[in-house]
Amino acid sequence: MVVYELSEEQVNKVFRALADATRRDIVRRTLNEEVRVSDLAASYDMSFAAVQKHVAALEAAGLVTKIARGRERIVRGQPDTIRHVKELLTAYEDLWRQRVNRLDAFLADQTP
Amino acid sequence: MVVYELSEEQVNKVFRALADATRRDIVRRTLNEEVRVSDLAASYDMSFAAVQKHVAALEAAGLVTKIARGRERIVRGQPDTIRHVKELLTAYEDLWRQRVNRLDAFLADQTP
DNA sequence: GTAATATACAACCAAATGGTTGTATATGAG
DNA sequence: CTCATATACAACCATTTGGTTGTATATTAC
Repeated sequence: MVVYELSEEQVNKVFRALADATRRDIVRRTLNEEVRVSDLAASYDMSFAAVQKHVAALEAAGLVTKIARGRERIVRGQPDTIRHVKELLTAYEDLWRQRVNRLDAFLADQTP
Repeated sequence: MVVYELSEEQVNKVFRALADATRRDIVRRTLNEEVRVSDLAASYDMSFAAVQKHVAALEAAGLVTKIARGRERIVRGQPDTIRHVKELLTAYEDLWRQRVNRLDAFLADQTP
């Protein structure tokens, strides 16, 4: 079902990018609507350049893309990357289920 | 379905903790089997203290817990925290779906 | 054409991160 | 009891991160 895997370094970038409340807010907003970089910059109590850096971090992680529209840049959230991360976490949950299943099998074997 | 929410600061810690290949490996191993801190330390090309710090970061994030067994510490992965993160990402995907639905509705309205 | 707007990017700085070594403490083995 | 093992934790250091300001460039408005 997974089309292409994310490299370890890409995974690092994605989680790193999500480890900041401002960047998570940017992801939420850009998934939900078309937003310009300056719309984002107006929303947070920091400089335009700081917001630009946050967007750049998200872009490097594949969580948003920017498209030019005249002098403006439209930032769009990338649901595919979110889905990739969820799939990765699902694989982790499966490891836990394996462990539980082995334990169940062991207990069943112990109590005939 | 969610019992209690993670605070923004907790979410930061969880994503931060997952943004490192060694820590992700520790999470996978501890979800799947019982592992001592020294088992982990033997696996990675870094000092015992460095691995200890990684485990501490994961513990602060709620991704693992440590229980004492004599002088040993058993590290266990916490699937609930993984599930919380997945739910959070699902909420993000829902924002995107809302956007798509609005777009569909608009297009349907435009073509009678 | 000129002025205003939107973005890009470099240089700088404080704080956080991720590693190290060294020392201390608690438990198990013999 | 003594020695080895398992862990904890402090102090230190280089690099990265997350912010700043300042300057440059491209596009739109008038």
